[in-house]
Amino acid sequence: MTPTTAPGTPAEDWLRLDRQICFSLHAASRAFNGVYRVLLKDLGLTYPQYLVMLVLWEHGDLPVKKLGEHLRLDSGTLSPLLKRLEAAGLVRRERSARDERSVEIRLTEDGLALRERALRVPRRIGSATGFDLAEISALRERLDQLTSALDAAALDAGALEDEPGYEGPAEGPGCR
Amino acid sequence: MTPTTAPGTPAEDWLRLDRQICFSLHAASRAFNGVYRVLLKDLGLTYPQYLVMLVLWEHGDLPVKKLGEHLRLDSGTLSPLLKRLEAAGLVRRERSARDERSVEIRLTEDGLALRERALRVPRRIGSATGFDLAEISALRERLDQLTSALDAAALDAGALEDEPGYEGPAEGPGCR
DNA sequence: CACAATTCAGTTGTGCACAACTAAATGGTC
DNA sequence: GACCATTTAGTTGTGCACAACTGAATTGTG
Repeated sequence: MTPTTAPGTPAEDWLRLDRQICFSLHAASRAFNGVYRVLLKDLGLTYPQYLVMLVLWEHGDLPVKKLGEHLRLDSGTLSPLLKRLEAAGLVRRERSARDERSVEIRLTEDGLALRERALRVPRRIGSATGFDLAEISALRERLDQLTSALDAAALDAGALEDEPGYEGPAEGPGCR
Repeated sequence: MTPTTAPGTPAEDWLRLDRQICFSLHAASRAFNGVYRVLLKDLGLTYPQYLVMLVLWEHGDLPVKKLGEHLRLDSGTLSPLLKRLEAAGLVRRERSARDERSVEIRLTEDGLALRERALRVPRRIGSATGFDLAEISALRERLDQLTSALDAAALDAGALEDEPGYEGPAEGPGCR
């Protein structure tokens, strides 16, 4: 099923290949999300809310800004999400006294206590993937590498223009 | 930075590991999305709309049902998306004469013509990843494998309960 | 034929991602 | 102290994902 590559792959076939790749990533992301959704229903958390709680459990109270840096999310996503976490009684949002622009996110007792119940989640996730730790780590590194490359390319708009030197991935002998 | 695993990793550390893994996948998915967003702005398509067009270009006209099977998306997602593609003049939605329940999605001339402009996208994506084809293929297979495992686990609710035999990924010698 | 179950698309409601914007607070410079 | 650029959250609007539901068309069964 792996699309083997003839050196002279026509441009049309790249569309099919592209389909394979982006489908895979898109589908994997949603499948992962789906499993977390099932596991987190117990805890009353969505997947992104769980990500926020993981950061807070690990780093303690943080301003929205720092939270966003850890998660690569902006206030447009975090503000309403944090309000929902507050409504659920898991965090408090308090204006910083020193800097009134900043809002400190603090775990409540309930929020801290939830951590105990969350401890069971990672093992179940690991089980659901069917991967062992080495495989998961390898995949993670791969994904981080991909993310870095993509982020760099997105920032540098020129990198997304046609590169004369780039013949498509591995299209000819001696490529890369 | 790879979290090496001592056999007796405490449950707390799994949360950190879990954080690593799900962040990576989440972030990679969004980074990918972001690059496509930049590239597709020219074509006037969002990333999911591009996925729909890829399927139509490859398979020709399809009913919504078939489209959803290819993309693993349901009508709740596809119906509004297809209306937007229709508003953009790229597809037509026509009730099937043979089965009035079914809606056939047909490419318009504009929709078909857009394919020519889309041919440049995959190469730019490949370039942006910095991966060669072999690496991309390997990653794709990995992700498909992951998706299958996760889908299976999500369907079989029992698979997400605690498994006595599952000690966490690769936690001991002779594990899996 | 009648009727129940199924199939299919669409709608509604919730939540997330992100771009673009607003508004308040802060810090630096004159 | 007055002014301006920057920082920080929040808001608004668009689009996607998905669960739950509706309603029409079809199919199977008696």
